[in-house]
Amino acid sequence: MRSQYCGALGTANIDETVTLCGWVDRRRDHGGVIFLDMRDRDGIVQVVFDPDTEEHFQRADRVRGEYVLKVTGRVRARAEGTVNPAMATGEIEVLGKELEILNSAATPPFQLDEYTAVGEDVRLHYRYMDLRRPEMQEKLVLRSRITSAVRNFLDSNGFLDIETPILTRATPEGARDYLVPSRTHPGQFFALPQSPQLFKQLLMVSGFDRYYQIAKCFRDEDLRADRQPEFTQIDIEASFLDEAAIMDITERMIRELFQSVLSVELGDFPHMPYAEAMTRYGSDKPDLRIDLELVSVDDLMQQVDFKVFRGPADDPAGRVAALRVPGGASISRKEIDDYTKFVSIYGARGLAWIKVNELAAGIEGLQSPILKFMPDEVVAQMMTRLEAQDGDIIFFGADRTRIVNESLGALRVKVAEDQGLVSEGWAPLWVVDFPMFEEDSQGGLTPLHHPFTAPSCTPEELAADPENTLSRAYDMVLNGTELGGGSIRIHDREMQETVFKILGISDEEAEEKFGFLLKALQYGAPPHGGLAFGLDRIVMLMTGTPSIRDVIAFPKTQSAHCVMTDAPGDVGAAQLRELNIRLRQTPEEAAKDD
RNA sequence: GGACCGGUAGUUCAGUUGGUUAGAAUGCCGGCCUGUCACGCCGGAGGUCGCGGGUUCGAGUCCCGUCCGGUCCGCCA
Repeated sequence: MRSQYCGALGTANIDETVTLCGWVDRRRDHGGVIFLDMRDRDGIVQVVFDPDTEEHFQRADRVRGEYVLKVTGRVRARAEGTVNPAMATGEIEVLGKELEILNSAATPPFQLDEYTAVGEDVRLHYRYMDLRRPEMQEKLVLRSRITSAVRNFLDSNGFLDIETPILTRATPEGARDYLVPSRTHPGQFFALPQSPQLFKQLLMVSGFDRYYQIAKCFRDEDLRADRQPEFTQIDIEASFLDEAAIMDITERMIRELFQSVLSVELGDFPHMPYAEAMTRYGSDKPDLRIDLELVSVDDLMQQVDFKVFRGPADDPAGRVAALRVPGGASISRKEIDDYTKFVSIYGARGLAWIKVNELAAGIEGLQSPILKFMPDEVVAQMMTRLEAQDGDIIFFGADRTRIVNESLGALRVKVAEDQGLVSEGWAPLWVVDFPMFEEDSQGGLTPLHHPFTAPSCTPEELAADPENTLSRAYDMVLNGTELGGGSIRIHDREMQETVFKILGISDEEAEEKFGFLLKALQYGAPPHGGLAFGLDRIVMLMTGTPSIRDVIAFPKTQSAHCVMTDAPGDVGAAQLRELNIRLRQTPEEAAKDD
């Protein structure tokens, strides 16, 4: 139908007769001459109709925004003074000879131009219109280029693309499952996979050696700006590679991805132990573009009788840390109040601070509500340790270690954003040496990663001191976002059983839920490991988009609802009967009950 | 489960201590216009102020509830 895309036209095409297909981006009717900006996925070009071609001119007069047209015409250079430098195709235009209206269009529900920020619910309701906007097209085009580059890399490195089931078994641990009722097994349910984790391990047992899949995953948990109930992982697994080799190959993949798609050179990724990341940045995914660090001052504050906030004195498991923000002395009292409110989200009971106005003036040069609780020499030591400079503000957190890390870690990022302290560019790193387990709310242990992660020791050593055992896991972090994480897996039945035992999973329960895995480990499971990248987050970072919904064609709202199709929806009684399902209440009754 | 922000023409928004007929821009419709490019000019249509209740002589505005959208905490092995 068409000879080329609108955006592909340029001075090289002058005097060619071309046929274009696309949408009317904008129409400018000057009475005797009509300009139609035609848009397709490649770009926009101006088409001119004048009364010389009367039949087609009449048609152009009837055309409205978003009509679908097929236009044949001659490319010509624009006359001097009518060149539009703001337009990629602005040096030329198409003199329309023939115009066929392939389809008309109702008035769009919102303007597709870039000048109005349309509410997201409206955009999602008419997503097919929203996606016509060049801005959205660019994001999905980039997403396609990313998956293509990833496939190229993995294909050429010997990885095999193998599909794993979407209908699988529920795993009560971890995230909530999406369930699918079975018609052929009345009363039983499939679950949609939260990840292909166990299947890819079994593919290693099968000897495929290197596997990958761009896999849809499903988690029935509450949504966030970077979380959707269905999302995509670049799932990778390999046998006979240790963690260094897996990190090396996946780091190369990401490096080449950034090279080929963004022409960005990421360089070598530094490695940072988990404990160091928590201590220095209060986060297991530190944003290294921010040159601020948490500094432990427990020892200095130990001598202080805290009236303003709790510290290690009354909580040995606690931490007192300081965050020095250069130039922060100009932060207003109201902003500090806002920051105090901000850290309270993370459970912090207050936010102490010292403004450093003039160091040379000693205590007199400082301003703070907590100075009166601190001996002068402690203040002086504090200033030295923090390398304080005139114009700084220092924030303090004192509480249980987790709260201090989370609140000051989040504050570090927020203050940096507010004060313009986030440097441009890319800061990748590996976080390594994770603990195997962390304490859960009931005082038991839960895996920091997942229960198939190998520890860095023998089963006996693991059983003896699980709390202090490190795992062979690793996370790739970029600009404060976890791009992906993985580990060397357990390939030994005894080790796997030991981990289940530590997690409080009985032999029977382990057999029932993971029997197929335990069995497979007995039949020659090779040492193996892998990693899964969050594709959506990679696309978000590479497109500079803060919302995951902008990199997914048809996303769901925060309540996991599709406003376009109105999914999820009711199903008929017959369908339910066939699945042997009876609702305890009709939706109307349930609504009344609430 | 919780905290906070928002919901007024198709769209983006304004709307004073509660007070006459709820405005603007843009889009849309009609007319004019042969070089515009977010074209311009003239005219016109367009409102369940999310929904329900309450206070009041009177509610877009105040109160209660609820629904929807968003950001975050919990949750996401």
